[in-house]
Amino acid sequence: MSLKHALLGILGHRPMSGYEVKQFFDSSVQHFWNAELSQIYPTLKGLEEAGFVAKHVEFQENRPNRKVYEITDAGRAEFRRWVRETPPPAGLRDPFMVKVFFGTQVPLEDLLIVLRRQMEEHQKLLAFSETVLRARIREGMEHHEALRRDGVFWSLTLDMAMSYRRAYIAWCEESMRMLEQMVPDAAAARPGTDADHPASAATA
Amino acid sequence: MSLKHALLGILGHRPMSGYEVKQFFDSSVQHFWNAELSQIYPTLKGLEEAGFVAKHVEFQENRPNRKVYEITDAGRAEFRRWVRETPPPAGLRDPFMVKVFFGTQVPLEDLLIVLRRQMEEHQKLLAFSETVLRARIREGMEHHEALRRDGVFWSLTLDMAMSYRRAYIAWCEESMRMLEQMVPDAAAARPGTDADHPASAATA
DNA sequence: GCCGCTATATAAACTGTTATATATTGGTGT
DNA sequence: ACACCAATATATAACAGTTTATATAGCGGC
Repeated sequence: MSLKHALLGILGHRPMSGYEVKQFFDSSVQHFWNAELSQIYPTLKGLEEAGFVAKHVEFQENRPNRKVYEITDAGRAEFRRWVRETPPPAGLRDPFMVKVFFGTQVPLEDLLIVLRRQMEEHQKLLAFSETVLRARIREGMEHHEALRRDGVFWSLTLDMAMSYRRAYIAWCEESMRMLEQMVPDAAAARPGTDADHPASAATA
Repeated sequence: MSLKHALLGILGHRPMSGYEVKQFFDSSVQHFWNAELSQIYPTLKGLEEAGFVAKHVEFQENRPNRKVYEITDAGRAEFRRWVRETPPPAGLRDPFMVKVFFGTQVPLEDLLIVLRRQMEEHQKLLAFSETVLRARIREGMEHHEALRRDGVFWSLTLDMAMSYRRAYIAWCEESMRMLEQMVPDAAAARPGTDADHPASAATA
């Protein structure tokens, strides 16, 4: 489980409660990893039992106490050990590829439609990375001296996410071109490609 | 779960036992999906209960009977329905990115070493795709008339897997260049690249 | 005779997602 | 003023999905 190690990485930054950890996830790592609170809480507990983090409880009236977790020296050591590990790289594991792989079993038109939608989704996510996420990192670096060094690494991971999206989009385009040659009358699946008949903008 | 649908896709090809399904997985879809036998058997059972596949038992002496599963019309319909679905595209979910993201917390040299190893692993997998997998598809298309159409789609998925690997490799190279500027004395991490290093562009 | 392969599975453990529960603060609507 | 909902903050339960380990049983090779 790398969630353990992702949490050690986050807590290496500063001590946090489970809730804060989740927010950190959502605002920063979300483009290549994510976790739900229901997974974060027990994992923090496990990390504490293993001695990698220390809990200190902040008493609060009228609401549950804040349990703030802080990384220990053992935790830092474990994180560094894990970074040096070399497991086989993560594969793709993409259900969409399953659809394409068995493409002979569905009408070509259907495949062209889902290919186009898939491409559009990736384009949206790419645009989000290019604007919102990029800006978030730049602002963080400009305003907080302490983040200047971190920002370099954050940008690198964002670069990878964007490369992945661009490769995916290019592949969708190429695949659509390829498949359109197999079905000459595929106009329904490419609205806008041939600007003359808007009647068939089958977006339903 | 897309395993269900991957199995429907496979059985759409021809009837198979669980064991054969696993072999199909290993020899064809493995570059973007995989499943263990312990997952395949109960999933086939579930598919049968749902009426998407039909089981017929081949009796065998001295060993467990072969249970051959065949897709039904309902199964084919379900597969086509699933293909038309448009779920949000799969994200990266790559533990290696976690290592880079928290790069400030480990020595730069360590990061350069794992980056290089990661790149090499991807290069190996890319080479495997370029040679073995590509050839396997080409041969299948040449020898079996029935696979000519399938081969087109199989090639497309292989193209995507290769694009992904190439993007990853390029990103590793770029990242290493970037990080080497931050640590002038990183010769240990790039065996063979040295030979010429003028005064250092030390950024410390 | 042990090892690995074919062929079938089950059990246990681990990882991850969705739904639900509690209790307070603060804002929007009416 | 009061009703309602979202957000903050903490979790647990139930379910879904995946991996690893184990069990059985014959057959073929070293």
